[in-house]
Amino acid sequence: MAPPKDKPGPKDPRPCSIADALALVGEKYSLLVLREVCLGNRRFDQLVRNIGAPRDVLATRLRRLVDAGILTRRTYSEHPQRFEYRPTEAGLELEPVLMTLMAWGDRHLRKDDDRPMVVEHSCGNELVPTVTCTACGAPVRHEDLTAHPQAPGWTVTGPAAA
Amino acid sequence: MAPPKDKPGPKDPRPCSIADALALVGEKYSLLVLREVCLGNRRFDQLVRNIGAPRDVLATRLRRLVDAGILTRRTYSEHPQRFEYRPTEAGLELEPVLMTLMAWGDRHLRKDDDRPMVVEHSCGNELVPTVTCTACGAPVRHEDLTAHPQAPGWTVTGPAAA
DNA sequence: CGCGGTCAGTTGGAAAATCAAACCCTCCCC
DNA sequence: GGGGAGGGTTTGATTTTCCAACTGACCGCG
Repeated sequence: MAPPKDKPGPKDPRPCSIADALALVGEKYSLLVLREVCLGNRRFDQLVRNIGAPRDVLATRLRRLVDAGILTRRTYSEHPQRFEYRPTEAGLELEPVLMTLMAWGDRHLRKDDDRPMVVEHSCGNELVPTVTCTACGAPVRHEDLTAHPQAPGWTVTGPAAA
Repeated sequence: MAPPKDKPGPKDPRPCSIADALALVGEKYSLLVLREVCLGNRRFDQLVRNIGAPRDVLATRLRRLVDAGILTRRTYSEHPQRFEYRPTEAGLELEPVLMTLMAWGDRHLRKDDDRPMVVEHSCGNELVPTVTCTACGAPVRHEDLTAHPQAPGWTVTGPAAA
């Protein structure tokens, strides 16, 4: 019974895959969980220590990430029951997000060279990730982008843009 | 007076630029704010509507992002005082994170072709972002990465890795 | 002039999430 | 049988979030 509106009202935020993705992995600690499992740390106590999250919150996040298909929970020992968490394919495909965030942090949050972690690429060099356009290979710069919302009523530069 | 430890304890999470970056932009709505200002929507009410955030929370986030140097707050009208928010250089450099997240969401959260937003690159094609190694140009795949923590006591695959 | 609307927030109070510490249970090792 | 490790859950206090209402400066309309 939702009457179609011209202008989206207060209760219908912009439909958007960024928002949808963040609904899954945007809660506190979720991306840090992913960082750890991508680093190969798969166990609950390890995660608690390395992330610094409260145990109960971490347990909640892990359930959510498993439900979302980003992590798997595998038994690595019955008697006593013990589990490990690993990234799924979908989880691994979030690693670029982590690398991009890390690069940003390295660049803007520490001018000097105290990078707390260096990632090596198989080509032999330190990984400095760039986001590029798959079609033309050029690095993605803001000025080169034009957004086209697919749903009606949504603008990208309000009618009152300066 | 922090005694140096071999194994990091419960109260010293892994030092990491991912965590540092998320401390700034990882709170709920922060990246959506950035999405909107990158789209050219600069005003408070516009942000409230398009993001769907409570006004008070949004006000808090905006202050934080401005303090962090990710957004600027510019007066666009005295009498009545009115402000607009724009991304700084640092803010714009987070756009690749957004694009990467969006691509992931498009791929994993909607198998069919109902992408809610399409971004066009200046090369004329739809933007499909890839994260590549700046040195060799190859797309970043998990298997090609090796992490080297720079602080002592931190491992990347716990001693009990399977 | 008075009425309604836009804009950029602030305020107040209830509901939900976070946090830290303690607890539980099952094993293993000595 | 005492002390770990491991993987959580429980409890209760503290923070955040959320929502609706309110403010205060203006504008346009009749």
